[in-house]
Amino acid sequence: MNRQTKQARIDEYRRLCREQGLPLTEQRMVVLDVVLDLDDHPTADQVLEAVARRDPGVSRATVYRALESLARVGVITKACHPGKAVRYDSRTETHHHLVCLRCDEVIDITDERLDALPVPDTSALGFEVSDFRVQLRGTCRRCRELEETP
Amino acid sequence: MNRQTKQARIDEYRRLCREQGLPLTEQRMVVLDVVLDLDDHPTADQVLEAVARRDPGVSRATVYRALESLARVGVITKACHPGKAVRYDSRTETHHHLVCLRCDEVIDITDERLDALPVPDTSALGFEVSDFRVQLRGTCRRCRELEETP
DNA sequence: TTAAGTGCAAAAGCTTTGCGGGTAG
DNA sequence: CTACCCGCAAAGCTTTTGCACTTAA
Repeated sequence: MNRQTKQARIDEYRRLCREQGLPLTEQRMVVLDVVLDLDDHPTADQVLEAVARRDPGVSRATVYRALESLARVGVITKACHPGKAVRYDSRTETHHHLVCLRCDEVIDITDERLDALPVPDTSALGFEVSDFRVQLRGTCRRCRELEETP
Repeated sequence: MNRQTKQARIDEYRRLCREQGLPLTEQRMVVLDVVLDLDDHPTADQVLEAVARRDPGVSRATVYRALESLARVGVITKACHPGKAVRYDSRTETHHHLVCLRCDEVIDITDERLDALPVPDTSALGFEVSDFRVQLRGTCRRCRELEETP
């Protein structure tokens, strides 16, 4: 993520904390900073690894709690994926995903026509929609090549 | 799932096994049968629980392996979700999801206008699309009520 | 001051694997 | 016969939790 966008996001986080009366800790700032630099869809453990390179003092539990907290206030989001470990996403604006059902990889795509899809009314279900993603499910290049040459 | 659709799916599985030379075991048939009866998005453990009620002899490892195998041949699919345990979905036809980012629940919806969305060409990326889902992300009724009354 | 966050270590939850034996085709 | 599958038990990976201590506001 570029320097400017990143700074804007960090400022947004400061604002959200102030608004909600949440203390802004050094550790959470490191976690946020690291996640904004990772532009794929890291697991908590991958974030921990990157955090550890910058500041080995931050504990595993803190990284897990920080990610949950950052997602809760909305400065990052959780990615939807077919795998077994939670994945986080620093991109909060509308975009879409290619999802490999073999290796669980998630690849970002942008497509204006997908952005324009008609969002159904879900108010009758009591469900409040904040956002949407289109997931194109299938098989990525690597997994296809692996299957073709057994 | 109604009796007829279910039988068709079981027949489809028999056919796929025959085509691919895979042995068709009693245990996998039980797992498939059970998953087709569950119309939400069960975790492997929830499937195991249901399998155990029908046949306590089937082991945990077998359920995990069977689910993976059933998904691989395509008679069931993996659901994309924000949580930490793999979820399976007996619905293989096009449909869409409400995803609660608080409790990770996935609710099925159908919507013809979403079904008709323009699928982008991903061949340049080497990605083969087999399927798509729209995920409407947000907060479900229960979680909203919990937040409003703290 | 006080509500919230942190580190640690242990527990809990989810999934895979190695292996000896069994079975469908 | 020969892949492939099964059950078991152990290991491995991922996440949460209780508690004593610290810190932002």
